[in-house]
Amino acid sequence: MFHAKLQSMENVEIAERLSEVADLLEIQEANPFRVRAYRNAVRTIEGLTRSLAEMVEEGEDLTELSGIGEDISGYITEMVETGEFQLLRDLHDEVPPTVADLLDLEGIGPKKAKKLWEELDIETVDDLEDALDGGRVVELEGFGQKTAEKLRQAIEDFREHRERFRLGDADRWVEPLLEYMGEAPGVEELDVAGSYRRRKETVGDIDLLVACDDAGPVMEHFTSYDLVERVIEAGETRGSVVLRPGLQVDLRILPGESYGAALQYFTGSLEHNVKLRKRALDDGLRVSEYGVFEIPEGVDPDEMEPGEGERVAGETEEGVYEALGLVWMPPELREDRGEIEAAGEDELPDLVELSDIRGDLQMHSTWSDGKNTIETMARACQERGYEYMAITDHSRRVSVAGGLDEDELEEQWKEIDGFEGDLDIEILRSLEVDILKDGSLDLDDEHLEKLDLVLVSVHSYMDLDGAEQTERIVTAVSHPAVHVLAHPTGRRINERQPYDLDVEAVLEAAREHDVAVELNANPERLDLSDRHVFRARELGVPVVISTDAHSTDNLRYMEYGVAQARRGWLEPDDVLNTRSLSELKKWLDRE
DNA sequence: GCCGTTTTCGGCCCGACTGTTTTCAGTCG
Repeated sequence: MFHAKLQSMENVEIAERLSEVADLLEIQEANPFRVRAYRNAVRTIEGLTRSLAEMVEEGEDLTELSGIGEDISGYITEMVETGEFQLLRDLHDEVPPTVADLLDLEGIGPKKAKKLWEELDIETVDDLEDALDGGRVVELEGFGQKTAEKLRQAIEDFREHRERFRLGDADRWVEPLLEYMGEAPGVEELDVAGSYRRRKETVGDIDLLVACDDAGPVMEHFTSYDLVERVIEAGETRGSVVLRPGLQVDLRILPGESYGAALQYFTGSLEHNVKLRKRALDDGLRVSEYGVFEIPEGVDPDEMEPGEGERVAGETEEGVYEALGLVWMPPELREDRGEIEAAGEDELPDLVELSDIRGDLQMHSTWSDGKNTIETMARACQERGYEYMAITDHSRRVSVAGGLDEDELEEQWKEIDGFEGDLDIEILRSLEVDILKDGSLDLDDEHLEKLDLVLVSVHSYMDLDGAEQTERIVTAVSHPAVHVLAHPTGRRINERQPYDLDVEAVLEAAREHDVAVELNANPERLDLSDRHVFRARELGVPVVISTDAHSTDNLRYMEYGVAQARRGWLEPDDVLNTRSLSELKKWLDRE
């Protein structure tokens, strides 16, 4: 059984406080490596699938987590046990906490924030706006008219658009942009790098790379794109614009001989690159976006000019990794989650691909809230080359979506019987059965037994406290008829937080009861997250990648689900719907 | 502040652009 936990403090709160320490220390001009140490710890915590509070309660040694040493381990324990964080309190006595908010403005770093605060008594974004209106900012040393104008824009952006773009939304702007940039004069290579290439669930901006000999006309072409709202900067090799929906695009133009190194560098992640470069330095190599260079004997790498030293790689990404003694790795893995070590041992996972997917196991029809009939959905699935599919309309309780009761479900089966013979795809009788408040299911046992596939999920009482919500879902997963837990955390990216839920306990329960967890491929959900998918794989819990399509068009979401699965290191065998129909049926029958 | 089969001390990734600095600091990615 799982333990109801006394979670005095969530990981996210601990991470936020440590992050605030980093900001405040930076404003105080503390040792930059000390600042980075706090940020590294924050990153580690954000990636955890387990609760720190629980780890503290169970007496685990937090210093075994990377980036967390004696000091920060002590601070975490202090926060968990007392709810207090004395270091942060002390810092607040020295720097008002709101001064750190200024760092969120584009163009304001720690030095400028400090100066604004110390010399003009500016503590908040509102203060800064007043000071700009009063003409006081331009009089500061290091600030001028241009800076003042940029700060006004930064304040506007800060208030208007603070969120990252969901990958699916970014795609709508990136695809036409790529088409347009492909028409620029002399373009030899063109790619999007950055988190977009890593297929991260959200992207902050778009990093565009171009290889060509003459940069000028390409930059000109870029800044004259129809959808550009404003140009932030346009240098010889680097430019930045904001597109009308508020999406920033950075363009980098390079010669072909450096293109692979640039693609590697700008794909990131930052953490991946830091580790890679450190590893290179140990081997006497220096990596930059221009290539991999040998550091000459007796030369201090810090004294080297950009591009100095003998170039040993740079034209291709494969070559860059090879020069560092590594095999090329898929962008989705480049998060410094062990991929560099795995590449060094040639033990990278053989990641699942879209072409491995043999069926889609969650979709809706006009029987509940879908836009298309079952037959239309089935034909669309068949066109995608699937062997099987599941029709998973809502159950009765989800009345706003027109959920089905037992009688309607039987009617639905008759409809499927009517045309199934004309199609070359297996239609699994299924239902997205609502999990009721107490963890029981919204369909009687007789009908649950008759279903080929039982999907369960939460659509109500999303704000239960963690212990109750966890127990509810664990109860549902424990029902012997259940096969798949759908959209397990209920989050909607940029819109709704996940339920307060002990995901680890749910995954453990899924393993115990031979239940698979869904990776909902809808780009607004992508639920589970890459971290939790990774954890499911570690625990040996099968993952189902499903689109939750409400129309034939939504079936294309499978691509996003597969990308997220790859970010979670899934191989084809980890994914239930890569199996053949007969293998899938065996699993469903628990043979 | 963290970390270590080259180190328990001395490192910690690297380069472009902008503005106001007359030689480079600050910010960003």
